[in-house]
Amino acid sequence: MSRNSTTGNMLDKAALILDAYHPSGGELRLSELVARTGLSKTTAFRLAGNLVRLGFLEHAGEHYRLGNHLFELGSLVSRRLDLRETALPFLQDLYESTRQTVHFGVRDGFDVVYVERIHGHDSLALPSRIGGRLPLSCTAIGKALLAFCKEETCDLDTRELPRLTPYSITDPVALRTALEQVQVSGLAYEEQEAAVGVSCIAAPVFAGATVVAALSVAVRQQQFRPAHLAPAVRTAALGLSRALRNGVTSA
Amino acid sequence: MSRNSTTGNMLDKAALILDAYHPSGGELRLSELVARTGLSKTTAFRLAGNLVRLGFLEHAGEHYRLGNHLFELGSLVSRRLDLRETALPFLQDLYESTRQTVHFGVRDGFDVVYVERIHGHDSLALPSRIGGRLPLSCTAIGKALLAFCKEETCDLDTRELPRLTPYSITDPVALRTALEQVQVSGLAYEEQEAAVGVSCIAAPVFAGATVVAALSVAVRQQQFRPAHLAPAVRTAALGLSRALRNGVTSA
DNA sequence: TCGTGCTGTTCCGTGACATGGAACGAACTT
DNA sequence: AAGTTCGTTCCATGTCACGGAACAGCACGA
Repeated sequence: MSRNSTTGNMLDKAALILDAYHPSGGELRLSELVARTGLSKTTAFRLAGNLVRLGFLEHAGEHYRLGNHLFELGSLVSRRLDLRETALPFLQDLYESTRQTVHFGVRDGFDVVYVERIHGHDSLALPSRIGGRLPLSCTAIGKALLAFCKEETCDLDTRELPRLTPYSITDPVALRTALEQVQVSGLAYEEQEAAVGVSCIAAPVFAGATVVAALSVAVRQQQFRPAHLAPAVRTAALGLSRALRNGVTSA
Repeated sequence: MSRNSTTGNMLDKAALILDAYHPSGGELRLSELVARTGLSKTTAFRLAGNLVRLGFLEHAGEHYRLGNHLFELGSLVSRRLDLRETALPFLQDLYESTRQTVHFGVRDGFDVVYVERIHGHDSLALPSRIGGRLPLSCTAIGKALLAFCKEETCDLDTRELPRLTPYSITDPVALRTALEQVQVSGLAYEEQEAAVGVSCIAAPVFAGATVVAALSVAVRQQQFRPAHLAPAVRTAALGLSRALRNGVTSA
């Protein structure tokens, strides 16, 4: 018996293998899978074989990589699908009027998950990535989502606020007052709180009365002119919110 | 014993559940899952519970939907990740210069899988979708991929060519000659072969000497002016190919 | 107020099958 | 040649996934 606390069933082990890829993509050898998952060599081998057969993994020579099927399934996640489709034109508008990196994300737990991210040739060195997640408190999008979440699912005071840069807000009261300013202005700001040298301005996106997402523009700190960006961000968010209200919002 | 030919193991059944969502996303009730998968009610219930616990499924009231975790994993599929990131700026350029729907796809088997698709407010009614797949023979991107696949993994003659519209090419020899024209011109065309009223022009993207993807522009049939679009498509593809050659191609 | 049909859920005995240790072959370093 | 470390195969053991049956909640209509 490997002293793994809860050994779990076959599915759990398969998920362990898939989650071994979290760090930064790439490819993994069988032995690396064994090391990261704690599974026995035999089990990892058999499970990986099964995952390959199902298309969740691909077996390239000595290496395993995440498979096509995952990409296809991931693209079907319903809320994301509809949201992205209707949001894209507005994000394009925003990009064209600012020519800066544009983000679009939704909330999941106490993170923002990025659904879309468009940029030109001069992409910033950002920790954000489509499908990636960052703490709500460290991003403009996160603040926009937090400030307008009606239900009090925001027990911020009980949580330890993470720190990504020296500028990250870690004091709950400081965050509270920042959120109040977001509520009155309808815009959320973030200055080097997620990555040094990068600042953001974000606006919430509503479907009816509830926030479902937020969009933002990220620029280099030295070029950060909120007054220049604010109108474009606001109009994009409003336009998208209107489209969502009129559109066929199934759920 | 359910007369299911190969009963399969637990993983297969989990994959059955996930694949039940293929058609057009949305949400499914437990009974619908049972109907689509052929699993017993008990098994489906237990597996769905496991999948929910792992984040592959979400349980919203009476319904199950594909979960966040799938989206995140799908975004990690390595080749897609790098490819999309470097391709995006060039796709943006292409969109801005044409203001038409831009597609970006890779090959998988005898389908093209769409990695990116950007458009403005006037989106066409297209069967393409990010993460979705269409037959190679019915799309401009597919022809571009086929024409330059060096290895003879293209046993076109043995395959039945699918038909999406009355204009789809179903004759292997007709396809052959079309592909030869693609090889000499470096551009692939498609007129209403995937969707009535829509035509495309595509160009292959190379990493070194092998095609890795293709990009295209889709326009309404009545506006289809290949000569207008060709230069933009070609330059985008060449620029991206150059970026891929220079870029940090890990694998 | 009962039926009747549909749901989603729990329980449990049984046996198929996932499991991990051991052994094997290959490739590579010492 | 002896030592790695890798991927792969084999097999006896016992766990755990299985599905039938029974239960529970709900919406019907009689």
